[in-house]
Amino acid sequence: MATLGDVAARAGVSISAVSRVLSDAPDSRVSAATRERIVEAARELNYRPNFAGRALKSARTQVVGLVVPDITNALFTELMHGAEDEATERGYTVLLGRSDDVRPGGEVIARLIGEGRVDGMALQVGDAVQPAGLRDLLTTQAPIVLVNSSNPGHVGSVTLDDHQGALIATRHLLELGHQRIAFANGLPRSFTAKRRRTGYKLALAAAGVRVPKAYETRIGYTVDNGRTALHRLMALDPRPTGIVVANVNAAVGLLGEARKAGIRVPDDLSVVTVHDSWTAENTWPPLTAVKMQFYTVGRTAVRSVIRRIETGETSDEVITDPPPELVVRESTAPPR
Amino acid sequence: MATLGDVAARAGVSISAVSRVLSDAPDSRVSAATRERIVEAARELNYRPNFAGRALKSARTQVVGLVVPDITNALFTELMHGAEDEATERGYTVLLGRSDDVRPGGEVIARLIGEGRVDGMALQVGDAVQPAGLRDLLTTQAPIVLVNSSNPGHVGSVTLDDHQGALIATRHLLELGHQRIAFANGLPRSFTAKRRRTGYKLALAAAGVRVPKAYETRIGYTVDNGRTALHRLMALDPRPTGIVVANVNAAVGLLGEARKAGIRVPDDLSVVTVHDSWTAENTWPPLTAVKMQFYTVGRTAVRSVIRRIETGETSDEVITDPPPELVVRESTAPPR
DNA sequence: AACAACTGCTCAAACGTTAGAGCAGAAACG
DNA sequence: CGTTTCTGCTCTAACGTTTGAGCAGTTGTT
Repeated sequence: MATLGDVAARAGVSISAVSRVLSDAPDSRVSAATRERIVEAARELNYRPNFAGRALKSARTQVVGLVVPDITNALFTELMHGAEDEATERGYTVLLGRSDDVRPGGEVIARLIGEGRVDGMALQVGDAVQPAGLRDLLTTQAPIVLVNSSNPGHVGSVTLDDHQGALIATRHLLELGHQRIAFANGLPRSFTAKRRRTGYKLALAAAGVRVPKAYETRIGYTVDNGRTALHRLMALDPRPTGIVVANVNAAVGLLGEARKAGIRVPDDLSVVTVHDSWTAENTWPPLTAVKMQFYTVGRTAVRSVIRRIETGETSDEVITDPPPELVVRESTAPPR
Repeated sequence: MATLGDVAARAGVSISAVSRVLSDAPDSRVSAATRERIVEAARELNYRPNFAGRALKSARTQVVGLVVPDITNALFTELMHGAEDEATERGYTVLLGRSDDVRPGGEVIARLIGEGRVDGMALQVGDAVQPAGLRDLLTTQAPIVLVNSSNPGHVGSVTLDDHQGALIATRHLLELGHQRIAFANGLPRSFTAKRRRTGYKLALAAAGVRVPKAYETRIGYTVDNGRTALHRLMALDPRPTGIVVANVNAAVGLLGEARKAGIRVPDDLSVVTVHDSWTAENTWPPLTAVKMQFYTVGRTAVRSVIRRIETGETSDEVITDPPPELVVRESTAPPR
């Protein structure tokens, strides 16, 4: 690996001159001829600035951490794409972390920030993480932006318009003529679940539709949670004719289980999910979904982290543009 | 952020003493009392070694890069999990890179290695990447291990037992009584496609079954490729009664398209896929699959990279333990 | 008693980079 | 012509860490 010193020797100038030219400092004051020699030498030696040297000197790594609960999840991969694109455009790199069950977030984050591996972080906590464990993390002055959740003593966040998403999904079923509309929701303490809940309720209220309390389950967002929800809801009397599922993974599970139970979708039961992903297209029947803009969340979160790093500004943003978008496929139909 | 100097000042000793104690150097020669003071001071100040300082001095980052073509792919996320687990156990961190269509691998890798951001890399190239573009990368002495492919002037690789996987899948259909067994394969130049192909052919040959040449398509591994394959194969006369799909994503697409075309699986057509993932469980019908051990590939790749970094040894490994494993679900049945 | 060997530390240099200060020589100005 | 200003560089310190060398003081050996 060639260093600045190697380039300097080859071009017959000092290290500082090379540094100034190659990092194009604003007031480099170097003659065109010398500049030319330096650039040429650097090219010949295939010089690349050493990351550690630069980071040590400047106390900046140009890296932002992205910590998500589960990289397997199709939704988070969309988010990651957005984060990567934004970071790349701004000359940053994304370092991906996991905050799964084993290491509930805290340690990873403290390490990444504490060791100076990243300048800041975008952090999506899993639903299983107690906010209490985060309190001390977030009160440090580190540039951390919360994704899809927020915190009382807020530190900056980027969230989706969950309310609107659930509302659109519910309204879709209402417009098809459904009245007995159930809601397979996430865990009660989940930030997004709370917001989707209000959307669902508001849509029903606006239409003057009342449903039994048991029409809402609050089990969780996983495939298995969806399976469980199907059984609970279908055991009710009267049965719902339509279900709004708060998460696409749960919807996939719910749909599979309906199939197994001999419940025909959409003939016997309409299913609409909040979230869209390629997995929703490939179920049978393909899932009607409300596309939430996870890609944009990723972009916005990284932009927000970088702004925080570079200017110190914090903000709480809700992605409303582009808005949640209903994608009608084949899992919904008028009730019979 | 507390530095060694801060800890030293608080404990009333020199920086070197602190460094030796905290990085527990083998021959630190520090009294128990001093050691105690140092550890205590470090704890109080919440000291964490600065990444850049350490990396600069030691010319080691303890980071391995993992570059995969597409982080959205459920298979690669499994691989990533394995890579992460292995890295964590050995005190390394994984830096995830993308080698998608836009930036065909070369630049990313050259940067990560050239700037000293990583000590080595595990690299899975997409099927669309020409091996020629990699030649110069791999001839550098950098510790790069190829994943699911290998290279003539080999630099170290970790691959799955693709041959065996395809063989098991094909044999499953044979054992159910199928004779007209088609194969929806990846692109001709794909390393894995070539190997899966031999497995398929060998299984047929061993059973004394001959099929038309057109029974193999070589379109690719994506969902859409799978859809196309379904149409091509079903246009043949006689129609195949069973299809081995070389990739789970393609299988998902193929299955969906069959559905759309009114072809009943497994009544009219059996489908078995090489690869298993959670997406295969949640199709309808659930896909019979040969589970390939992607998790193990990830682990092994990282272990191999680290070995290369630390001892210089290179190796070409094929994962045979655990072996590919047939998971029978509901997309296969005897022919009618 | 003289010296070696060990113990328990400290000093200082180095990794590659950036950036303020400095310094010759040339050009501009009075 | 003497002074100032500008140009085009170089010198040097610093970021936080590791590590070989060094150095008092103590213990052990002859």
